[in-house]
Amino acid sequence: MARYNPKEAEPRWRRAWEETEAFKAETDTSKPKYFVLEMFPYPSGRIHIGHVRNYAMGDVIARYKKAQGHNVLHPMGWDAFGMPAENAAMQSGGHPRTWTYNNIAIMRDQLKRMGLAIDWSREFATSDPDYYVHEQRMFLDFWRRGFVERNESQVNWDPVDHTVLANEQVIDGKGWRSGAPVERRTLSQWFFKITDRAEDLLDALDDGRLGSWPDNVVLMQKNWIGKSKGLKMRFHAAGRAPAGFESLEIYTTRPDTLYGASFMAVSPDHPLAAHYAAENAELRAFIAECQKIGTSEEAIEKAEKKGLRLPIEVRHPFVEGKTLPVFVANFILMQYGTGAIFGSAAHDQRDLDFARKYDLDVIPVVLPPDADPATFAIDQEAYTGPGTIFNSDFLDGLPWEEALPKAIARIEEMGDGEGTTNYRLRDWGISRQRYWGCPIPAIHCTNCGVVPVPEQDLPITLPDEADFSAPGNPLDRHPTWKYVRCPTCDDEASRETDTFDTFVDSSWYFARFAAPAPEAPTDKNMADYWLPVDQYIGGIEHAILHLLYARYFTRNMKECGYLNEEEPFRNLFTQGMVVHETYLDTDESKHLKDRWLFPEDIVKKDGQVVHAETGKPVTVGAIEKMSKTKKNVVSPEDIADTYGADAARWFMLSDSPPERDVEWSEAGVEGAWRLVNRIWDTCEGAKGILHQPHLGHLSREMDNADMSMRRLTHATIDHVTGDIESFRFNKAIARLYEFIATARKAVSADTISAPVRAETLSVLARIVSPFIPHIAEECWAHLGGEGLACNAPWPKADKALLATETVTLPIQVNGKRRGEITVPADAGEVEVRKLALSDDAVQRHIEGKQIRKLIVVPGRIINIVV
RNA sequence: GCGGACGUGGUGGAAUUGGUAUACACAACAGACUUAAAAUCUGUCGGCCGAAUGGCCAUGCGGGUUCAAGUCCCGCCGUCCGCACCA
Repeated sequence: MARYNPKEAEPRWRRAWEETEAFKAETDTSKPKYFVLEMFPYPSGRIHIGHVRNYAMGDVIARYKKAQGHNVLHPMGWDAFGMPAENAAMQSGGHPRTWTYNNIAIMRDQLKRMGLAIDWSREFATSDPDYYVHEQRMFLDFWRRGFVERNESQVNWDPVDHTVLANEQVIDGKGWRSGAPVERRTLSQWFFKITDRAEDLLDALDDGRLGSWPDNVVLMQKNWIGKSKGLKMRFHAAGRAPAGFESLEIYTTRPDTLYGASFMAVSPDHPLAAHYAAENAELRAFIAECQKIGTSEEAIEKAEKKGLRLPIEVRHPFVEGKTLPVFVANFILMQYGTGAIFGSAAHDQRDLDFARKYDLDVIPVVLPPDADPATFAIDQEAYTGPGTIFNSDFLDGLPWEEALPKAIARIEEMGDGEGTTNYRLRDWGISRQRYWGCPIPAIHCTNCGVVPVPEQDLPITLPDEADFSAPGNPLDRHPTWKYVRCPTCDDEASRETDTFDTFVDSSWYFARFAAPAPEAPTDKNMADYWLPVDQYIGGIEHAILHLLYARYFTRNMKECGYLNEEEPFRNLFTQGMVVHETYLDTDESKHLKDRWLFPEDIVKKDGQVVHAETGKPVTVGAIEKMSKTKKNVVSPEDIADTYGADAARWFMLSDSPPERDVEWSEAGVEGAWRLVNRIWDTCEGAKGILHQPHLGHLSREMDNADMSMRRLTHATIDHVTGDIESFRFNKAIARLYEFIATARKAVSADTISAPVRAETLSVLARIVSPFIPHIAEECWAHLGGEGLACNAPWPKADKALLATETVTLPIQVNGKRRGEITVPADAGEVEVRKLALSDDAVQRHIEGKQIRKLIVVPGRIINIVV
């Protein structure tokens, strides 16, 4: 038998697809459309196994939908702006553009070798001026319509490198390059007013505007938007207060616990803190310490809770004569609410920790159900559950949910506050102080303020010459680029040197794929046909930010008339990540970023992990998602070179459920390779079988071997179709293994008739095609199938062959399996009972005992309780 | 710290969604073919007891609900993702 040679066959079929433009998407309204999109990759350098998993999944869907008769759009492009290009330029002296486009060339080639059913004619990179000119145009549109504003926000500042750091670049409060403790700086930046759409973004998660989205993603988005109903209220200063601070506004979601208030706390960034800091060195030092934590919410919340008391007290709103101390506390976020809270120590864990530390009162006011008010006490654990209010005067005895509106109403009557709706979601800061991004089309003029770049001057492109030798923004220090005339008054002015957050680029790429137009972001008619994306596929790590931003941006685009859709992604599938051990050089004098090692740099022997070249021991780090930064990447090329793209694809999709993370291991790839060969082996002897008119002779009265083969064939079609529809590729593959094993035996032993053989093999070639398209083409052509396998229709299951005549029921005695009976599928319960009780094994276990209960679950199980 | 998930043989995992736990695959072992190896094929394969029909135990740990729990509930432990300037 001639062995299948993927090295020769795979490129041949890829050429055939390319020459016939098999995957080119034409806008054809007579056919149902299907838009499959995987999140496009960042061109980090090389494709890794995680990418293959992602794109193989989308490819199965794309090919399957095409076989089902859909007009499929399956495009590919590059999320090409971003920091790594600039870091690479700084490190090795090249230009970010060169680095990026070289990477794209390599990765495009790697992806093409995987045999993906992609319409490459629609490819673009977000760093192409042809793409980002439209982004700049839309930004001007959004600005005009009031979706954009300038505001202050805080950034991590590296005082040595004089540069803004990403949260990722702040390690233990220090800059990753300089090692200097970071500081917070306040900059004036651009924002998209996403909070204006918070309500709609939230509502759409529930009202059917989304199709099928994973529950956990919907929940994460809801929590992220964080709608809360609460009370914004003012506490009045007790005694003299500095001018402007006679009252302090706080936000709370728990006004029902107002009687439990024992202190008030403001953020270190609160104006009140700043006021006292001017004359208090200790406070200045405390605020400086807080600011060294960095800007990430994670770092702030993980830090030990600390505070400093201010020389001011406030009056309790309800309790005459009671005053509360006011603290500056490091866990209060300025961005949330009003940057100030009242501490309800008994019913909030953070407040309790703080109160215990500074010896403040802990007054329980919510009594858990069944607790005794006389003895109920709080020790180290706050009570945050439901209950009845006590110790609270006019609220006493009310369930807490009734106390909430009552407390709010009282404060409103007193004129000290009002019930409000608050969102955790903050406006989207889109300014980045970097070169390798889309320039923000704005001009700063001393006379006219900030003015938009006139539309005819777009695109604002990046200057080719720039200095990447030092940290900081090369656009800002560029000798000429930013100096321009003001478009309004023609006086000397300067360009905005911030570029867009790369999330802006990825917030509308799907629309550009669907409906590219030369002079506008989209061609409206094409967009109407192709959008929304029918199936979006990507990593769970994007569950919140990217997806939320894209949903927001799409709403803006709709309002500007570029689209008719507000929800870009109809159905979403979030696949698990491919994770791998990380390896670190043990030399701790190096910066962390320079210590990561590639898996191929290390060897494992005798339970020791050492460097492949130097033999020095290596520290094994956490198992994390594959990323260029931590170098824990594995390239698919070795597998593809050895076994072919089909085996690599099959292997990536087999075994693990798509939504679950997988720890990368090559063990098992040979099984995929063996399978590819078995398929060829099964088809090889049947050359041209589909040319012969056998198929007409299939009938339902055939001998047993024929019938059981046909039953399996049609059951396989049925299952695999369902498994693909519901993203259970691993299960589809398990089914296919069984089908192929049986088909192969039947064909080689010649136990089935020619028409059944033809049917079996015809189904085989077509049903494996979405998974392993090259060998499918090879077999299809060999069998004499018409045209290309990728254009062949998906097989249909004959329902009549799916029904079974008998069913085997397990029999349990007291919940333990003791026997089984085989009965006709339509057997009645009485008959089943009789048969079950007369079974020998069952008899042994019920002998001499009284039957208390007999449960028959039709078609499932029988349980006898004795 | 907060939010979201996950945990089943030596390994990846399946279990019709409360109804036969371990399908399918990998690895391992044994055998066939071969001068030999590779490749291929066949068989065994959760643990313990037993010659065997069989029995007991086992789905991270501890409880609970149920005729019946991997699946539902409560409490732990561990791992992963996100936390707004990584993409």
